[in-house]
Amino acid sequence: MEAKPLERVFFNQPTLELARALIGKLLIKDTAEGLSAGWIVETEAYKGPEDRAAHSYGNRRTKRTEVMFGEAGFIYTYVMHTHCLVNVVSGEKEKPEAVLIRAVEPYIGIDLMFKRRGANKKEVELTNGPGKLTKALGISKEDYGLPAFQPPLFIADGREVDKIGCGPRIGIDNSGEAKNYPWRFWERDNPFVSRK
DNA sequence: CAGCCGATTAGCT
DNA sequence: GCTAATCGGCTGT
Repeated sequence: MEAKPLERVFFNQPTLELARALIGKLLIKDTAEGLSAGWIVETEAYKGPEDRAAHSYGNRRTKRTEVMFGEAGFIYTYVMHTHCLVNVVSGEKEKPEAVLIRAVEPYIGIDLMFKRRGANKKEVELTNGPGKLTKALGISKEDYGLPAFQPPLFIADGREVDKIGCGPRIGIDNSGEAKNYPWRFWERDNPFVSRK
């Protein structure tokens, strides 16, 4: 595997641009079980204080959101019910913004993904959702606060994607006006995107 | 495909 | 203690 992490400065761009720029990049996780990676095909931007859908809405600063107040390029994991979701922190220090990784396309360690997700699954079911991809790649709350520009969990340069769709985010129905903001990005016609 | 429910964690009262 | 939460799997029409 010759993929090298992106430069840290890559993360120093406005959240919406970063969310778009992450489409087509590689998300890589190295674990004791082996290496696995997938192309990022779907993201969502969460823009802190003024975004009711964000955990950091109104500058809510808690143990959980603390990492978002730090510098860009770090991992924010969040556990809900039986699942774990992964975000990349963006925005400057003291600006609690982040980009949620909603779906990836399996690339490396696909056998390992089947092992983690269940061998009877279809390939498209491995990573076509935020809770699914974390399980497939072995990402957990243990990864909270890790840098995303060095192993064991990092983002590497990927492929060119010019067909990028944009629309409202998913799963935030009780967020007032914020639910309509077109802050979700995806690779058009990619079967691993969680919803059409 | 709508609908139910699982079972974890942080945050608030 | 209580409740909501960036969800997923299974079941039954």
